Amino acid sequence: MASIEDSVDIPPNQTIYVNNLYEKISKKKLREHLYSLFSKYGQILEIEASKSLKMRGQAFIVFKDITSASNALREMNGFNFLDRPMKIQYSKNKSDAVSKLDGTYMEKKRQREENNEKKINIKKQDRKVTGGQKNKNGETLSVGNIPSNLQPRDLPPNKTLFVENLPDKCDPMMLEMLFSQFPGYKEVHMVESKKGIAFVEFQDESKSGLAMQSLQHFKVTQEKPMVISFAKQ
DNA sequence: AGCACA
Repeated sequence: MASIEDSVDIPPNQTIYVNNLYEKISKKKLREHLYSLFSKYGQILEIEASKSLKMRGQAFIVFKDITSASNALREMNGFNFLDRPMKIQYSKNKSDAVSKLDGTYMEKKRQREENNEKKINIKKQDRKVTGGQKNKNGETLSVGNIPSNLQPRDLPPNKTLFVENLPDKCDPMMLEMLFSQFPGYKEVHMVESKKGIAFVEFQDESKSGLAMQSLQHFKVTQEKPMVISFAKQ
């Protein structure tokens, strides 16, 4: 039996999912209507609608912030639009429009999974080098003998990791592929002006700690092992 | 009813 509120278990999202919409109007018209109904709740980044078999009668309205989405949901759920009460829930997924803004956007979901598998294999090779006695050049890299520039900072556990010694070409996508394979991964932050460093957030400090141990001194490129510490504060 | 974005 359908519960009174199916939306209860979906966490707030800046995108709302609208359905039970009238299906016999053009996508363009639908988006225009929705825009005029919803723009009063805040800035709309995008309205996504499709007339495909699966997607007709539904739309995704992407707001700039969650508060706008929440107000829109509360006030407009059940609103009679073109003779039908619209049903509104938070979207189950993060919209690409917002991922693009926060730097976590990736071309394709599937591509991400494939890449993750490759990275795991690369990781296994590389980690042995750091943990063992020699690297490929025959230099000694024993654990107690790490060059000071590769020494992680000694800071108390934190759910956010501070990653440094990254190559300049390293971008958020690469880091996401690497870190998102660990449980509790949330997001990567990079600052354009500060090359070579990144912050990676996890659910809590045990999750971040695990990722740190696993990826410590992982080489994104042949000569640059990343150095991972807990972030300050 | 149906949760996408190339």
